Amino acid sequence: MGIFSKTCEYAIRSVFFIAHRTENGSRVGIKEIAAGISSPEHFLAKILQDLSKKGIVKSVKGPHGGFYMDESALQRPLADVVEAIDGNGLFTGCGLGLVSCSEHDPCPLHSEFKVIRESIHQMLIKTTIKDFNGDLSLANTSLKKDDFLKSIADKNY
Amino acid sequence: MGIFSKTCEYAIRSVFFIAHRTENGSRVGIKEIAAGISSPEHFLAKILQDLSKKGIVKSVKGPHGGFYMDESALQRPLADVVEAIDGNGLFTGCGLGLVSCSEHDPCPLHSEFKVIRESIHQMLIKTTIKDFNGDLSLANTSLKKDDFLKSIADKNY
DNA sequence: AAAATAAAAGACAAAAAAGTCTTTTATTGT
DNA sequence: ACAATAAAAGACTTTTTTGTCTTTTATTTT
Repeated sequence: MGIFSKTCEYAIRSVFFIAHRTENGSRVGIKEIAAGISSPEHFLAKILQDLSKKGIVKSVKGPHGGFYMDESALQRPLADVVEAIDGNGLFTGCGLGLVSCSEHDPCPLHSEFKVIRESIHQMLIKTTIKDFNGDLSLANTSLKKDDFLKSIADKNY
Repeated sequence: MGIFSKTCEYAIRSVFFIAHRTENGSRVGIKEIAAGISSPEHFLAKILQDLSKKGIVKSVKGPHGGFYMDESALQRPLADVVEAIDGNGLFTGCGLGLVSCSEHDPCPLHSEFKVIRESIHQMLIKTTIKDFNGDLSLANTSLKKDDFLKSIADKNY
């Protein structure tokens, strides 16, 4: 298991994809997004419905409809996406899952985790979705799950 | 969801508990451990079987049996416990779950995550299980899930 | 208005994680 | 040798996460 849930990974990847793909004011359909980020189409649809309800992505139905992001959404921090899907347990919870853990009654790892939780939170707060559009345009970053030949070559190098 | 799986949280808490409780060479039974860290007894038993197979805890059956830790186990880093249960996905995987993500073909968050993954790994490597015995003796740290009165008082302060 | 399109919504299914209960095996004390 | 004890092992259930499939609703084009 990684840091985020699978659902959250799809959410982040799809948001990057939509942001990049609709910079010019166009829209992109669920099929293209799912293919572009290697995610199951209908599962992703659910995720985008959530993100849509929370205003992180916009959508329009019907012909030439699809998903897009407006300027204000582009400027939102990545933390908003993570919080919309995984909640804030990653930033606020105790590393050992203790409800009673607090500054006054700390678990053994309390201070160690505080540093890490805060660095994760800060990173996600200070990076906006828009920040990555440049990277993606340069095409030296990828959002697809695996391009085996490429991947194998990279790992061996 | 926190950083670790629930299973891993129980594992860490139980290891701290056993280490502290058997400093003097005695043994501690599963019932007492489960009560001490607020975990389901039989579920914890499975976890301890795993940890036992990997040499992180020792056990003896029969009367006056139970779990304990020897000196070499006490000196092992916390990373060993985490890796035994959750694997190394937390330290090595891509933050966005991309198989193809690598130094050469990085995902958008690659460098940001590298910093975080490494800080988590370093923290878990440099802290040994033994390190926390002192804290626990001082009784200003807790391994129990919730002591409601205490917890409520703490949060409001 | 009708047909076509595409997201929204809802009902399931499969897999993984978390938790429970029972039986077996090893050890110890009598 | 026998009874008692406690971990090991196995079978099972529940819950959560992840994934699939179908129907409905809204929008656009003709």
